[in-house]
This record gives sequence, C-alpha cells and structure tokens, in this order.
Amino acid sequence: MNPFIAYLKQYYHISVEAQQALEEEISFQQFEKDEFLHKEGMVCRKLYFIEQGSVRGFHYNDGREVTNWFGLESNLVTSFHSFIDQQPGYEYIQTMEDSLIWSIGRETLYALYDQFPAIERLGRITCEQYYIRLEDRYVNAHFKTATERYQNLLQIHPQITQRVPLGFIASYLGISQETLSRIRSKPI
Amino acid sequence: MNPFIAYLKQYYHISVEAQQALEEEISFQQFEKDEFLHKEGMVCRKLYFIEQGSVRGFHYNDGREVTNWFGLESNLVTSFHSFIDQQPGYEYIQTMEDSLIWSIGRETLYALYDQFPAIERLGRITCEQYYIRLEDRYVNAHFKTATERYQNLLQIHPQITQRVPLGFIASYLGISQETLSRIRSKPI
DNA sequence: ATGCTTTTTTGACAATTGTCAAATGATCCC
DNA sequence: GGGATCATTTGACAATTGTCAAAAAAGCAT
Repeated sequence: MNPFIAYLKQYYHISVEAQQALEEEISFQQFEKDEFLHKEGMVCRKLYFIEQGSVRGFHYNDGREVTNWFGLESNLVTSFHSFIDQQPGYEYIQTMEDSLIWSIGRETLYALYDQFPAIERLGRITCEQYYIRLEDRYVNAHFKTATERYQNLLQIHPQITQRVPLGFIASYLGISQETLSRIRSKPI
Repeated sequence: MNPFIAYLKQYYHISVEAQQALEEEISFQQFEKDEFLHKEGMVCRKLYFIEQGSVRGFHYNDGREVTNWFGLESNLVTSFHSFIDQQPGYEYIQTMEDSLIWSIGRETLYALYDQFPAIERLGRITCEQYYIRLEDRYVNAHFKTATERYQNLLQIHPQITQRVPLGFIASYLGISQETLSRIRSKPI
C-alpha cells in the first residue's frame, strides 16, 4: 500500500472510496540533498509526506539561519502557516538528505474534505496530534536547559546526530554551535 | 447571541440546525479568582471558552510552577493533550481573575462532529488556527531574547501587565522574575 | 592519495541571565 | 487602621551561554 495512505490510516479508518480518491490525488517526487520544497515569500500549496530522507524548516532571524523543525521518515510537513492561510510566509523547507516525498495540493485536499467527511476527520485528527507534538516541543524548548533539550532530542531521534549537521541541531535547540559541541564533549 | 457561538462563527459558517444543537450543549459557569478548571493527573473532559476574565495553564518543573500559556477573553482553552487523547496530564488550569466561562463536554462535541460535518470542520479550522498561534509562540519563545519576548507580549496583550502578576509573566516568558523586573525598569 | 571545502572543536573573554537574600511596596482581611 | 501576606524591586555574585577567532577533523572531488 502507498506509504502516505498507510500512515494516515493509523489515525482514522477511511472507506475504500475515500482511500481511492486520496490515492488518485497524491503525487510522488524524488529530491536530492539540499533541494528546496518551499521558500520564503511563497504561498505554500502542498502538504508533504516524507517516505524516506529528511527535511528541515528554517527562517532567517537578523540575517542568521534558524532551524525551526525537522521532518524525518513518516512525517507530514508543510509550511503550516502559509499552507493554512494561503499567505506568503518567512519559512524555507529544504531536504537534508536525498529524499522520497509524497504530496497533495491544498485545493485538492480541501475538495476531498468536502466530498468525504472521513477525510476531513483525518485532517482534524492529524492537526490535533501535531498540535500536541508542537506543545511538547514548546515546553521542552522553553523550560528545559540546553543539556536537557539535547538529551531529549537524542532520546526521541537517536539517529539524528548521524544524519544532521551539528549546526542545524544547535540552531534547532536554540543554542550556539559551540555550546552544543561543548555539551556533547562533556562527560555524562 | 451566545458569545461562544458568535466566536466560533467567525471561523466558519454553520447552519441554524447545527447552531441550535451546539447551543443546547454548551453550559455556563462563573468562577472566582484562583479557582481550578483542571488539575494534574485528571483527564480533561471539557473545552472552555472565556467570555470574561483570564486563566493560565501551568505545570510543575522540578517543584517549581511554570506558566505555559494564558487564556484571556474570547479564547478557547483546554488541557489540550489530555482532552484530545483522554489521558491524565501534568497540567493545571486556574483562573487569574473572576471569570465567566462557557464549556462543552468532549463526548458531546464528538457526537456533534458525527452529526454535523460543519461542526467538525469548525473543529478542524480552530485547531489549525491555534496551531499557527502556538507555532508563532514557539518561534518567539525560542529564538528571541528575553527583552524582545517581553515587548512582543506587550504588543499582543498590552493590558496583561495590569491584570497578571509579574511572576506568571516571567515564568511564561521563560525567565526569572528578577530578570523581568530589571527588563521593565530599564529605559527603552 | 591530495588538496579543497565544510564541519566540528577548542580557547579566551564578554554578555546575559539565574540565584539567593534582603528591602520595599502593595493588597487583603479582620 | 494595622498587621499579615503577597508581589516587586534591588544588590552582589555565580553560572550559563554567546561571540569571535583559530585550529583540528571530516568529507568530497579530481
């Protein structure tokens, strides 16, 4: 089965018809490392599903790149604010490795919401689940020390340090690269 | 019109039938300052709408209270993680002022989702909008300096310093009360 | 392998913020 | 009104983290 559909079905069961309709509307693309899925100033029209590989969302803050989130295998990603309100945003989405990625257009998705309440339910449920994740991320980022945040990240994504440059991770954790390097070299 | 319903209708138009069904299911309650809407270890079964007053969400971190969010007039609030997954959580919700608050039960809301796709759409849309707010909050909290975060808060909620103790605000901003006091006393 | 580029580490110092303690100011309640 | 409680400010110092600069290590292409 299509991995995107299989992923969605974890959250809520949908009818064969709804599933077929979805399947017809999603498209597949291969990306090389460092390609952009989305850029600042654009309106984001697609919701992506990472089958394999990894991407990051980042923006510029006082001329510096700030990595805001990572998307690994089996993650839905989009430039959320831009996608929902169909406004240009400040965010970039870029692959960090060669990646296999599925996507569905916003217009298409919304048409499916009209046609199949079960698909809209899926939309609601995944949004809720991603809200919870973001909230956890927020609490972790905002109220824990840099060392705790790093250890937390290692627990959730043990492979991440093998796959993602230190600078991106430091930026994601909200600390300088030098500080992260020192945290890593410190004895436990 | 009921202020809760009026608030929801900003996001998406619903039929008179759906509106009546909603109206029958919501209930009203007055709370005094410092009352709890929800406590750690409980499963949160209600979604609240603040007509007047203010509440905060907080939890304990190493024995210290940490204020995670504020809810003022015309805000939907709940202990999100607990409400969605119906699991006990670590969060408290407490009023900060005498408050007028509407609520709807989770079971009831989900029954309405089954009956009226338009209400489920409303659920999806509000979740999306609250996701966006949380993302903004995340970026602001994580990648800006304490002074910038404070000024940002003043811009969004100018009245907040008149209504909320400094300690809560400091905790919300992720800094110590003393640091916030010094930021405030500093010349612009 | 060799050089070239990128990434990571290290050092020295400065800036920011936290902590503890005490003083001041505000509010509540009887 | 006055004492108790709570909230805010201030000071001194310590801890954490950032910044800049340079060195070391790792990765990549030819």
